[in-house]
Amino acid sequence: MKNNIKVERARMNLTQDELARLTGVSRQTINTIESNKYVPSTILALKIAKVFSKPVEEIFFLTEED
Amino acid sequence: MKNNIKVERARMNLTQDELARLTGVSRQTINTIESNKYVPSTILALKIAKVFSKPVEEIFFLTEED
DNA sequence: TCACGATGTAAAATATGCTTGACTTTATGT
DNA sequence: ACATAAAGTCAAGCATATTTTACATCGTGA
Repeated sequence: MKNNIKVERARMNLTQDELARLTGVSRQTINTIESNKYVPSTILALKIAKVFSKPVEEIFFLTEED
Repeated sequence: MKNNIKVERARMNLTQDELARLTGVSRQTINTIESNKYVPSTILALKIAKVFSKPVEEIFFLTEED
């Protein structure tokens, strides 16, 4: 799975820490998701999408291996 | 988090087992998600939404406690 | 150059997703 | 009543998500 978080953060002018606070997780969680180290839970994906006012599908993308 | 999977399955006339096969997980996984025992990964949520041809947000919903 | 905010990264611990296998329950049809 | 398909559930175990703490790096402004 891939994601667009970095771009969306830039668009909204948010730091990793700010996004973390807005979604109730740690900054490292945002960082590691952003660098594709692991896949977030659906709850977190929904919260992130909500912050960006976009559907989950426009932020997280299935890849071949999924 | 809550979800609509049971209703969507009914709409598409799919058994838990069929949905499990279509999304590459076990039948118990579908069953336990459906009964809100745990929250799926974003990958699985995206796959389920894809099967139902609906956005993730129309199948999975954040609740108060999330 | 120095300080500082933002980001990257790592290790260890805990929580949760997901699997397999097996058994029970609940329709529904014959 | 019986058989069968579908759904519910439980336990054990492995894999992965997420946390905390801590330290390193990078870029920018003073």
